[in-house]
Amino acid sequence: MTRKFFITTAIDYPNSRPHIGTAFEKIGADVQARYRRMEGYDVHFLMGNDENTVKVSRRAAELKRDTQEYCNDMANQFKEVWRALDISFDDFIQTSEPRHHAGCQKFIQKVFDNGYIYKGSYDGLYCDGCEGFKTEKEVKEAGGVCPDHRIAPVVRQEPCYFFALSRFQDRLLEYYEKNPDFIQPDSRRNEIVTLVKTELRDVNITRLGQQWGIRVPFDPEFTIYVWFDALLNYITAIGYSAEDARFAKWWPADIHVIGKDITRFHCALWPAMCFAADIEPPRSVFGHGFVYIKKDDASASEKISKSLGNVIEPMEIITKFSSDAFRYYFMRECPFPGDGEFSWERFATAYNSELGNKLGNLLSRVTTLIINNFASVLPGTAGQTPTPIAPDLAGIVRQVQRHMEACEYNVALDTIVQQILVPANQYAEKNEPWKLVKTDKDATRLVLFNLIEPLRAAAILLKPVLVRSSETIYHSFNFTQPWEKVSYADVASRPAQADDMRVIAKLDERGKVPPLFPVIR
RNA sequence: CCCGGGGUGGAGCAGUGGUAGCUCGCCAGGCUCAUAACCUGGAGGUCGCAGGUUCAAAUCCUGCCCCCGGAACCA
Repeated sequence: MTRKFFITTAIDYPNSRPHIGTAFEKIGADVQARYRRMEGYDVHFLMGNDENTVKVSRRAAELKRDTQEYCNDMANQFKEVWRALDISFDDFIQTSEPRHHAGCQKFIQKVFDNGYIYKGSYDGLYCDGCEGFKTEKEVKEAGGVCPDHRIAPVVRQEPCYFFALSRFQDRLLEYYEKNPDFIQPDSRRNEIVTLVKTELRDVNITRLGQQWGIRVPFDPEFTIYVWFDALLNYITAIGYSAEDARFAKWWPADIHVIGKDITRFHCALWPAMCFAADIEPPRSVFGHGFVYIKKDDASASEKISKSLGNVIEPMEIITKFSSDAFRYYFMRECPFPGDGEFSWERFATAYNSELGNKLGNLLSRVTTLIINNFASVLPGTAGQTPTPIAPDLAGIVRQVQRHMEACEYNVALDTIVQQILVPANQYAEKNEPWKLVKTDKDATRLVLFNLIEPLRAAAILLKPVLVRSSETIYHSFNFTQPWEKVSYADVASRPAQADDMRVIAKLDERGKVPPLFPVIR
């Protein structure tokens, strides 16, 4: 029986284009989704945009555009970037869609009927320019005024509905206790546990007098506010209250991949909402770190922000290099559970050293030796199995799997490079097939046969990250198993070669395999 | 003040009780099949500080110092 795996990312506000920070999250989730598919899981990978916000309708108004049309346009732009990055999402939800609206209304009605929503009033700092409340922090950071309009906000009281979050304290703590893997990485657990123990307050979940947004079914003057709307995308997308079989198949989510800053909403508010509506809470939440920009000429790294002018468009890296190079850099150099940095200098170093010199160059030297000395075919290797170069291949695969499943991609990649690629280059150096071929062609044949094996292993292990080039490597040879079917288990237990091993890659004008990752100068 | 995370050779990262490891950079050699790539050797760290537990601590405990982050339309 195949196991299902439902994975989601945070939904993004479409009031600006995606940057490398948002891309980091999608890549990390995509690697997990692709890995699980290889491992035989039935995967459903959900992404989307969060459109029911004042900012979005205001932005559309600024551009003199219809809000819905603006949202659709932005959603297309986001999807275009994600596709260029080879993000393999199965569904992309826009929270302005009818399926989301209908599901939200059913959900909030259910929670209301269950008695967890009550009417009260909200005091806050209101800006007339924004026609909305500002957070204390926003106002404080701007020096006591609205950061957008530079005018002092006034204290305003407004009726609203509260969600009785505080009533779920015990159930939440019990859930954390019984599900130690619910909050990931472990380093985020304490923070949430102490938060829930000490600071759990009821939350305002409605807004008054907004045109854009989802109506509260039991009081249509109000719209559903903030997280109570956004979080529900995870269930409305899979048919909550509309397609029961589909919902039952995928829920609960196996992992919500989100930024560390919104861990609390996903680990406290969201499971409480699930309890309140009588559905299961998600199985786990992974709060990843942030990517900071390091200027090539400065020592300090800074937060990505438009005002600092340091936004790097994902498309810039993709078109200059490749989506594989983009994916590899972030997965290799930025620990997913922690924070990372981007600089063009670091990008070039990581790319050249590992992708170009260790992996790409290995493919080049091995294929050239076979092409030049054996006319591309290693005779008599049909029915044979190569002698492994790495002493404990099965152990290495287990290590990589452990790290992949914990979203420790940087460590997984380090293991692949150190345990597979480095030993392969060492093996080549030790056996010197370019010399050996002059005295013992038969022995050379076996050395080269063995040298292809680490390329096969690396291609399979790197498949979730290097979507395209791993396939290029694999299809440079006539391996017996079809690429679409390979799994991590196939790395250590390899079927015998069906036909004589040969290089089947398309050659360039030099008669060689084209460089996989041309070195950056 | 309080809460959370972190401090490992020049830079970036592994490493949760048993001779401190990897990448980049630097120095010296080898090789020449390969994308001027690859391989070998070397310099460079009292693992933030001070105590404690232990036969044994980067790793466990206590205190302190420093950096980052800290609620609500911010990945």
